[in-house]
Amino acid sequence: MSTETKESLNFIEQMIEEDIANGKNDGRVHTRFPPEPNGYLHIGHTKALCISFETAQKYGGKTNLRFDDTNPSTEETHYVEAIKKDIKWLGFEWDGEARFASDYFPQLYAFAVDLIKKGLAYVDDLSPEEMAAQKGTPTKPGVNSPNRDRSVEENLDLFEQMKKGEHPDGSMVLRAKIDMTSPNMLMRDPIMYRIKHEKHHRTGDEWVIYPMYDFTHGQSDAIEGITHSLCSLEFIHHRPLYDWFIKHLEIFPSKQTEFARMNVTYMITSKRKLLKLVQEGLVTGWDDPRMPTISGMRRRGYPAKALREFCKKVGVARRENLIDIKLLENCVRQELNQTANRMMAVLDPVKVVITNYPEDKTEDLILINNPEDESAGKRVVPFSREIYIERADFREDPPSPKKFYRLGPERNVRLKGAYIIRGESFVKDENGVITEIHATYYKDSKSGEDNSGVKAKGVLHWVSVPHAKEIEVRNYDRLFTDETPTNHEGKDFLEFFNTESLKTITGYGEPALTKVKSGEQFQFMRIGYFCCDPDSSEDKIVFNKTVSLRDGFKKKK
RNA sequence: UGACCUAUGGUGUAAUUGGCAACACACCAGUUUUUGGUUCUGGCAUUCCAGGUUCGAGUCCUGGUAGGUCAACCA
Repeated sequence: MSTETKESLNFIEQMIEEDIANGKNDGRVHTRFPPEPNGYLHIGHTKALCISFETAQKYGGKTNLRFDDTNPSTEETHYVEAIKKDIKWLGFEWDGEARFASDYFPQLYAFAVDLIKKGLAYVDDLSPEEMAAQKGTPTKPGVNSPNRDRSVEENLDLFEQMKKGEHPDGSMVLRAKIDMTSPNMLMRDPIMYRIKHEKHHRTGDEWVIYPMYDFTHGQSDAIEGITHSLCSLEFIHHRPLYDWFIKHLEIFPSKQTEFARMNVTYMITSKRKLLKLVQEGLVTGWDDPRMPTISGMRRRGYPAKALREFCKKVGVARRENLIDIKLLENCVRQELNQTANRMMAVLDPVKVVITNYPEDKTEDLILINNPEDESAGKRVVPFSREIYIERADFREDPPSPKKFYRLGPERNVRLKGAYIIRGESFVKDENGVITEIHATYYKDSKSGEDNSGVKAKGVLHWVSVPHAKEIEVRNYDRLFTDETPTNHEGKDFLEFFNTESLKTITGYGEPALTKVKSGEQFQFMRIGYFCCDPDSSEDKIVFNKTVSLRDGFKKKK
């Protein structure tokens, strides 16, 4: 008898298993991911990506990548490339070639003609203002357009004229004839096609009329044989319309299911607002390591695996949610703890002179690269008479001496992988700032061959002064000072922009840090995880702080 | 003054579909450790409210309450 706990299914998986059990679509599962190429993918898309790709994968199905490119005003090809790159980086493979809704423009046009012929669509040349006025409000029904009962012939003719470019932008639209009194605003004769004399990123000048989202999405799903069209909750009101078009066009009945989008503290997921950060120069670009975009998180050093694990832990449901960013950071640490090699770097240095260590001596010490992964091997780290340690690792007069394990006068401390040293004295400048610490070492306390009998509670990281390499370190903090910067009525989210979100400093690293490639990740011992930035050059290696280590000392303070 | 969606610890998801409210994160207290990291242990809930059905309700019924979404020729 096995007592293994049964994995619980989320509501989408439950639905799919039911569909499969009922033999629906011959048990086929085919999902799709439909980004609009008008911006970069962000943390919210990561969840959508995981749901669509992983759910299909779980049931032996496929996932299409389809760009929803029906609005030439905002869409650009370079976004297409960035989106593809992000999806691949996350580790997802779409079925066949990437598809485009614009590939279906001819078919969509034919669908529209079909509906006109069925008396279910009409051309309306009311002004946008008049149309809005007639639409009513959520609590007040709309009224019919005077053009609602044009003859099929006239509609066919006018629609053809629209297509041929005989009418200016905004002068007329094609609408579905549904119900102006519906409590669902989207069913009040929604617009199917509008005129836009604009160049499309793929079809160029071929079209001057473009279908709206609602007249594109469901049909595209149907054309591709998508069985389960998974989207976020805000499309829930679109579902009746999605079904209406499929029903009246008599095409493959794809089924839309909605889930709650993910919100993460201190992050925003509005493409428009992210674009604003980029345009106003508050960040260096869509891939600024502070951005909640996939490209930003990649550059920051968040592993793809950690992002997927995060989504898994977040789960899927239909209620509003706000995930603590600490969960994401936990996933990142957990992954990096296993994979990132350890290095020593001192980011706020103060010099220590070991007065009883020979002046011209250098020792090559051997340190383990990753205690969590033996196969990561070892490396050589030079040790000498003068070293850097962190300023915070020395206290002239610790406030609570019993809880302070670090260096101070008459205090012993272990230098990681090297010797135990004892603080003796220190030098201050005219401002009272410590400029140099003097210490002595215990000769027979060398790491691995310690028979000194000396005890040291604390262990410090260090870098040998003559061997130290300068590195640029970009320390990042949250992009906003508020958990939900977009949730304050009457306040612009930019009021919560954290002007201290980037602090660039110069630190010293051990020599091995100079042979590092862009994208490589390390744990700087006792500090955090860092990722080599593409801005690095031969004479200046740049590191992005991915996330700090958990700090038990800080907490107790 | 409408329609639709949702309500389970601080946060997010579970609960074999009516049978002892579980897991993760966070937080707190310890343990281990040549990283104050990692590991390990323990602590942390009147399931929105009020009635009802039942031997038994987070789950079913009735009535409330609260939050979210919808009025772009955006997706």
